[in-house]
Amino acid sequence: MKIELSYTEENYLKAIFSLSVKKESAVSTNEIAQKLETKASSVTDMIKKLNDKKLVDYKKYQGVSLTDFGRSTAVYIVRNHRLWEVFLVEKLNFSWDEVHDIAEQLEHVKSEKLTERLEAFLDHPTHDPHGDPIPDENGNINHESSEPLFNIEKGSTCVLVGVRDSSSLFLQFLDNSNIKLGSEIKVIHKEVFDNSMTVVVDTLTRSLSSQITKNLFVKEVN
Amino acid sequence: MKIELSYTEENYLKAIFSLSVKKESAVSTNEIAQKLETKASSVTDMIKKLNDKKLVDYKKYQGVSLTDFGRSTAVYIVRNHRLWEVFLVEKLNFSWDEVHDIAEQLEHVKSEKLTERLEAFLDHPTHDPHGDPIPDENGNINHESSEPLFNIEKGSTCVLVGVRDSSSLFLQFLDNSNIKLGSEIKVIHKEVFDNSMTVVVDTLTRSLSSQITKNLFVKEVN
DNA sequence: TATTATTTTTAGACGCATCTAAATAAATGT
DNA sequence: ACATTTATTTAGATGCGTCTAAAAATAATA
Ligand SMILES: [Mn+2]
Ligand SMILES: [Mn+2]
Ligand SMILES: [Mn+2]
Ligand SMILES: [Mn+2]
Repeated sequence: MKIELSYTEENYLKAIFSLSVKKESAVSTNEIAQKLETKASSVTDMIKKLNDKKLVDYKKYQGVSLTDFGRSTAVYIVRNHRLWEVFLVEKLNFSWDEVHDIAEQLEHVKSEKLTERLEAFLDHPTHDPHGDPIPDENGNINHESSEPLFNIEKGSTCVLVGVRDSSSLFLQFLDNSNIKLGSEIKVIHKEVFDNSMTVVVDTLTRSLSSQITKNLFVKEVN
Repeated sequence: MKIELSYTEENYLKAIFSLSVKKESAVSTNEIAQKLETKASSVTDMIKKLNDKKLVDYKKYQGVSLTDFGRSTAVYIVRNHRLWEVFLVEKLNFSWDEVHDIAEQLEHVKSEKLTERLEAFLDHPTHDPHGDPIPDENGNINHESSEPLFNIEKGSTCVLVGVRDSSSLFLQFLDNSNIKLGSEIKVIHKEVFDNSMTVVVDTLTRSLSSQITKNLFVKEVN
């Protein structure tokens, strides 16, 4: 099942996909507008078009959800994005805070063969540099259980397995704090007042705001 | 000197650049239209815009030529294109007839750093898989003397250094004929009737039409 | 040189993706 | 339940890149 999609259509699908992951219900016009930094009226126009192309299900005023077709198209783009991020970090020695914007461009290059060759060249990576799983050629995503550091109880120890914010500023902050994927984090205090957390990483004690702990995804260890 | 160019504007610059290489005079509207498979009226509109942006010099009815700025922009895209072609062949094991269309997409990815890192990763290649020189980071192109096999005299021996047609059909024909960059070609007969040529490549004798010999670029050896 | 043919430009339209402003529907609060 | 706020859609416009048809300029030819 092939179809010619514009760069823009692909970005809408990707946005709807990522907004759908967290929620079960339909995605709202405004959510999409915010994510894509555009206006709600533009979103309405586009989702009508995507609806005509059977990529989304849309009822006026009822929000939008991906069809199976739309979902698999979105996943294919996500696959490209994450493979290119791995390439940039592993082969071209970019740091993890530099690759997202370039991958936003590369993900739209259309060639099935390119994707498969790239994946093989990279030795079939399972995760991108930010800990996000890379969908396989059939669109299956290996969802592993992880939760925001925000949820971890005082006294527990966990391992950082993903970051849910690819902005340079956030990632550079983590670099400067010596926090990386695989780091062991022990929660030693939770401040009720502002929900900040005191943790120990690499023998160093740090205080992390809730904005940060909500974007760090961890697995508990015993 | 930076400027935001659309995909389309870049393709026009590249087309004008490649048409300018052979000729000294200005490039005509129709030539560009033919190269880009579009209409002359569309070309007129676009070259007006490029003229406004100081990328080309344009006088009504007098054709168009690149400014220094336009030329360096075009060369930068050509550099990207050829580096990506090398990547696809050398690293992802594509054959030389598969890479042009993918590189047409990749060449538009905007990141100076990506270009430089890619070049280093590829060990600073000097030529792309079709024998075309790769401009360096300053836009300098190493023009080597070569001429179409068509011009070579009977009895001379030469080496294939470039192909001036990146179509799959042509390149696959060469593959099937065991003709590749570096192949030694000895001219043993030139047919006056249809300008075809009889040559020896790899101990095998072959007849090549003028359409072929005009697209094979060689260097004579003694 | 005058006539014809070709090339190039202009005029006017269209589809895409976007916007602002206005209208309408849905959600919220008293 | 009614009024108000918020979310969503529609109406109408713009810029980009394209097209066809017609006009204008240039080139070719008789
Ligand atoms: Mn990313
Ligand atoms: Mn990522
Ligand atoms: Mn090419
Ligand atoms: Mn090439």
